[in-house]
Amino acid sequence: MGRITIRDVAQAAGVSLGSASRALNGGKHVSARIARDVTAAAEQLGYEPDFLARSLRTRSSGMIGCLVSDVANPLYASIVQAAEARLRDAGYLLVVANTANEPARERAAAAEFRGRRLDGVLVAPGSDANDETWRGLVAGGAAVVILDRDVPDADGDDWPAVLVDHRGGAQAATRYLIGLGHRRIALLTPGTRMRPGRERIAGFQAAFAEAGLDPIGAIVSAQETSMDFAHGDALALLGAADRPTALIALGTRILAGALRAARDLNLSLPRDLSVLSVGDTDLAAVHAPAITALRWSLEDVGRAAAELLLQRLRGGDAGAAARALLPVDLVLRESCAAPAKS
Amino acid sequence: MGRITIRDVAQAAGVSLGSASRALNGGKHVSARIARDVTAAAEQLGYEPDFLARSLRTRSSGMIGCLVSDVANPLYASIVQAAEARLRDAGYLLVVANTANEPARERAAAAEFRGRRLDGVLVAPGSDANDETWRGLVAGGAAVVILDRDVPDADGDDWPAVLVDHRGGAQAATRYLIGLGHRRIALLTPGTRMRPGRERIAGFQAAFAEAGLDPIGAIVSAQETSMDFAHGDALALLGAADRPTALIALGTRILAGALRAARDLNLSLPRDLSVLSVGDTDLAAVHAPAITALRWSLEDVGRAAAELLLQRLRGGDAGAAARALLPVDLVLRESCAAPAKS
DNA sequence: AGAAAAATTGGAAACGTTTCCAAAAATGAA
DNA sequence: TTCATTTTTGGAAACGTTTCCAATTTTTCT
Repeated sequence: MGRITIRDVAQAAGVSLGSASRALNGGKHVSARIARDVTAAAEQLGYEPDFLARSLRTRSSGMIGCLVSDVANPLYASIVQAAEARLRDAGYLLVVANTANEPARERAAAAEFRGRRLDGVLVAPGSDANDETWRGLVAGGAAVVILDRDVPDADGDDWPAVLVDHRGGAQAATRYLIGLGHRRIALLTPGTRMRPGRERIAGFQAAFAEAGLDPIGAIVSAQETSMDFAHGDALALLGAADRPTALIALGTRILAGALRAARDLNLSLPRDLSVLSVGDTDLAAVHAPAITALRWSLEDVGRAAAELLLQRLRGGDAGAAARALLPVDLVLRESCAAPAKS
Repeated sequence: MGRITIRDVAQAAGVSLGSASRALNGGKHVSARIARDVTAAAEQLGYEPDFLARSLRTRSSGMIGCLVSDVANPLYASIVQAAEARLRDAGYLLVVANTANEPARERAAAAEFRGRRLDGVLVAPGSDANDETWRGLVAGGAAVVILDRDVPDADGDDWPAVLVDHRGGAQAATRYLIGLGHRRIALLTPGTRMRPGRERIAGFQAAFAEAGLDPIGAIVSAQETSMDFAHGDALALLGAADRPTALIALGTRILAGALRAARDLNLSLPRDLSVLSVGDTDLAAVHAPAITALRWSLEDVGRAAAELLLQRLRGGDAGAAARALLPVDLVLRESCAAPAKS
């Protein structure tokens, strides 16, 4: 004997197929007696509904996709974790796909998601240029929420998105360093074109501008990816005669490279060099001295994204594009101080 | 007009529904002419098959589940990442679910997976005791591969599993420290009951035994989770008169606590204390001095698990349980040295 | 060339649900 | 009590595929 279907349940309860379905779905239009009999029969037979059949009929798979460059990146891992928790509570399954920031893989994944009729997609695009892909996803009936990117909107409609206030954070961090007396500050960041990097640079420069300082002191050292930052780059930067007195480094990898370079050059923190981490990683918290850092809640990003998506799924496609802007905090620790008098 | 179905394609190509399906599935029993016409029509109409309908008919969803305590744990994140890559190549989608190591959530997720007809599941059980859950998954027709756990086998059949040689690794690490002259070595590890922890303790003690040393020197400090290790524990351990001269610490969190404690007590590494990390984290690599560590490839775990699963999916359920045992390497760095003469 | 075998084809059933529709039953009003 | 209205019910259609079966065509062999 095969699997228990709703047909078996209906038969056992002595009612029609349709009634059994209605009873099980808790819907209206069912008498108390039938509801009781059917649930009892289902219980007794150990009936488990088949989601695939249901999905086919209802044209909704009950699944949400998550499209990021790399789930192993702690940044995205935490977002995925939080989003999964929220979506699971709402009865959705989360499927993940890595894009390695390649538009071709983004397109392929989007096509697959469409074919599988995913109800919604959380996506952190790897480039600004790929927006027809997401548009296609929406055309296929999926709700799309963008994770911390600015996706251009062709027809004037904003994409629902969860954004982090990197600009405000970077500005606050830079302001803090300027307040300590630093005049030559370097910002080491990957990705100058896309949102997080671009916003950070903007905030960094805005802090210089608001202090009325010479922008010459605002040294932006940018690379495509954090992989591209070599240990040697940091050495060169810190070894120069007019080296910066403070450093803002993004992420574990760049921060680690910078710290190693400082060590190689016998620069003691925070006396000879102030260091500030963008992103509060294990390394920043545990390093001696502990690194002052910009922190924002990845869990909040995941949660907010899930919430936005659910809201969109429930409310139909009506309603204007909702966006959330999450705050960035400056966590003061031991790695920043006034620069040595020269 | 709605979505393009295979019916439309058949009509456009002037063939029957069945022939169109056969042509598109590249199967036999199709003439060259029809194959050509149908693919052309499909191309021209932009036909995209509906996976849900196909799944319903073929009784296979083309999806693999991944059941771990927490995707945000870098350990699992990397595994998920690698597994996803391999499975995606094979045409499968990966869905993730976090269990927080709670049996109830494991059961719930397994039930959902069964209802959704997932073809296979990668699972890192949170306890040994929950094996009927996985048995139920298999009964539901899913292939199951265990990630680095020993799941008891009731009826003598081994579970397919990808295992990491934690015992060998711990033994090699301990042997190395003993070789340097250490006689009092502490192992700080969470989870004494389950596989990784249990195996590590076994390897640790085996190294003492093979050296013919008094097991008194083998100090096992275990807690339920790495959260439970307080900074104070490490302080107490290292502050005692007969403190260990070497420390093996598992994971970023415990390692960080131990390092902080060492710093608080003004113990300089490696002169006053040798430290060895189980797991090669960012922190271990970047710390000054760099921490000698046990390393194994998480990517290999993910890849091997995916491979095992695919093999099982393709080959039907025939074939004995396959298991992979992955090696652990000792990465020598600067944090270990001979103990100071006392 | 004719028969037997093999390959191809169209039509229909099946997968397990939900939902529509019309018929039946129950309820309410007159 | 009778008719109008609402609620419940059973039967069937639909979702979009794949696959079975029988009928037809093509190929192969004698």
